[in-house]
Amino acid sequence: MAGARGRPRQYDEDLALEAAAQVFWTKGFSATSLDDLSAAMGMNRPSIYRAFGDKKAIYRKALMQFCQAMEAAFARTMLAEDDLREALGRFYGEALETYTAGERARGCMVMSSAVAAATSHPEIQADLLAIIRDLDKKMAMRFQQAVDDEQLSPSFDVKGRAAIAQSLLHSLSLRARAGESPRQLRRLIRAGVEMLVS
Amino acid sequence: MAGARGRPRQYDEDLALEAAAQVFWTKGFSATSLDDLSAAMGMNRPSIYRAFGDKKAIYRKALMQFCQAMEAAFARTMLAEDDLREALGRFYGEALETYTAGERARGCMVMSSAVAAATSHPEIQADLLAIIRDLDKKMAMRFQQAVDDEQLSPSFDVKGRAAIAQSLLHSLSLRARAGESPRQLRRLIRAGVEMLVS
DNA sequence: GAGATATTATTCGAGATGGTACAAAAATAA
DNA sequence: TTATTTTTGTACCATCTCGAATAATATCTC
Repeated sequence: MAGARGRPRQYDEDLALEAAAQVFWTKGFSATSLDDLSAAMGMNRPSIYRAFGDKKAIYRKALMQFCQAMEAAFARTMLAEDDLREALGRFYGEALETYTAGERARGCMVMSSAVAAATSHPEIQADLLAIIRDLDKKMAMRFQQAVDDEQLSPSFDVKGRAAIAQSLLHSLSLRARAGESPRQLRRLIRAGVEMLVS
Repeated sequence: MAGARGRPRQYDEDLALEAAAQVFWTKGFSATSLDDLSAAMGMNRPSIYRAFGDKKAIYRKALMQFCQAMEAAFARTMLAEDDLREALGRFYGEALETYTAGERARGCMVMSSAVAAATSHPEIQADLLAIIRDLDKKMAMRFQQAVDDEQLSPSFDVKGRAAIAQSLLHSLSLRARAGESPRQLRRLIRAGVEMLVS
């Protein structure tokens, strides 16, 4: 049982994609060569091609994997905490850690790599839009919950503020990649959270 | 008199840079080839190289030219209008027009192209950070003026809100490039302005 | 064991890439 | 004219690009 008829694969699909994501994240889509990927993934080009398809397909799979991690972080922070202010603080705090981790801060993989590629690659643009809309929706649901919990006034503009909450994330990524210090970024988070919940 | 000793140049420096900016803006830094630039600028590669330097130098000059246009727009909207709410509305309105102009919306040249290139090219990262800081400063000065004019409460967090005002711009660019409709973007602007000035 | 199947590794090729050497061209200055 | 200066255009190079064709290898089923 448990098929696996032929020669067993030497790579782990998730690990390989994770390695690919790291490269795309750092260098961007078009600046990443198949040789870069080959080195990072520990697979030679034909194996990669067979396993994941061409460069664009690899990228999109890596992007989706990254988004799943983002969703997990959202659940871990925004959904696990009742107080909205506290929830937002933890959410942005985790984002900040991810965005500034490593030698050079790289921001968010989506905003740092997918945005540039969007005009030339319609599929990536579509992915990008879907990701944005998804977070908008999640944020709005969480804000609505806070309204229902009477943490926010009933006149609170749930959708508008959800979009603005995401704006803060966009800016955080951008500024992190531009080289702003965590200290400055934390200040932005404080001001943003304060404004969002009041 | 009026020197110009040798063979007269057939290109206009500003026009050529403008054309280069268009390509970088659409395709991103690394996806733009010298042949792309050559075609758009109406100059052959050696001429470009002699006139502006290598690809990175061309890009940075085009970026600076774009930023001058942004500064002009800031002056034309934020500084020319007394009422802050009205000023912000006009500023974001102009940004929206720029970001969604043309067949495909391309967002802002800075956020769409410089961000991806920042990690691999320290000079571009430095340019990016300088651009962000400059707008932060300009925004803060304008907000301070509104406080001085008693349009805003003296307890208004000028710097924090200035940074958030720029966040809105970042998000506008991102979302435009992702393909959100002008209608949705205008809604974001309305909610953002409302939040910023209250 | 033999055959089927799935993965890996080697190698190749057609074309694009960034950058440059060098000669031709077009103007001015003497 | 002749010399000088600046820009242009042709041709070129070494390198890298993505993708594919092919061969080798390792496991499972029969």
